[in-house]
Amino acid sequence: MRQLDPLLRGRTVRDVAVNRRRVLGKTSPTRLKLTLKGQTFSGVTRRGKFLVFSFVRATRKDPPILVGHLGMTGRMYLHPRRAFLPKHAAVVLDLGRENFVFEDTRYFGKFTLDTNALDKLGPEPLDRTFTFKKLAEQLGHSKQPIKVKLLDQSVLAGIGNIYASEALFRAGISPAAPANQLTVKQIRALWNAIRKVLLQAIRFGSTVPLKYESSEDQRGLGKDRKDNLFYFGTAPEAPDFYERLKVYDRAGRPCGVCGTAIQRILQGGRSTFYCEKCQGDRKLGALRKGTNQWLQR
DNA sequence: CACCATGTTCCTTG
DNA sequence: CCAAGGAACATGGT
Repeated sequence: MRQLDPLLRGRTVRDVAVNRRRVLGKTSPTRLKLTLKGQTFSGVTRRGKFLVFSFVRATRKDPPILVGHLGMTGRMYLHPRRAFLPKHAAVVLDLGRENFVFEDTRYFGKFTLDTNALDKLGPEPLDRTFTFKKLAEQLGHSKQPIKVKLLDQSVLAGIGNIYASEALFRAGISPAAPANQLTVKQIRALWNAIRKVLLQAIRFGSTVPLKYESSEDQRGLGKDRKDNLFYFGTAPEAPDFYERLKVYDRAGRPCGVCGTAIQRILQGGRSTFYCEKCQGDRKLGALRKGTNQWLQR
């Protein structure tokens, strides 16, 4: 959002090319073209993991809202119009000198006028109204493992598989702990950890130059241009963030706090990484039942 | 060849 | 009706 907003603000869509229908969801290619052609971007905002593109009000009619999602492999960036398009350019907006490209290798992403998905999202963890009591309320009485719960976008919007593990590590909570058995203290720690992890990630993502349209390897999905937003933050541009991910994808490597080997387990078909000492499974036995007292009055 | 991957949605089972 | 679990989507890296 922060990278795209200044790039798109004020730019006008001259034409629309849809190369992969699938990413449009319920919106037809024709309708996307007809709707977007001639529209001028007024800004980019965000809800959970969805990007929300707004347009300038030019007539009495309400301008459209365009909703984007990067899925696992999506990227959005400006690209010189004369340059080769990437292999998996799902949708391309002609903005004149440049194209706005939605590239998505696996086509799991979305680029659609259908705003339905936004309504199913839970609260924004960084919103002022998101208190730790709200978090307790959202976790409810579910006995699902807390890690699985954190990935549920209707419980809380925006946490993905990486930051679920990271937040639990920082909170010192076992990923296997049933959501309804967290103590008030643990929920407060988790609330803090979630916000800290997300704020740091946003700071990082706002700082690192993405260089998606870099001239050297513009056609090439070269490895180096990929993914410095994730993993170990070794991007030389942001030395402060070296090793900012403490557990994700670090199975077998020593925990930065206690030196114990980081574990990898599967939960709901997805990898979870954690330190069994710092987030001790042992503690699980000590947890009392129904300690989510915010729900018990 | 096997297995893994930053996400969501749909289907089945209980 | 709901919760939980798994497959599907599609491509590429190791």
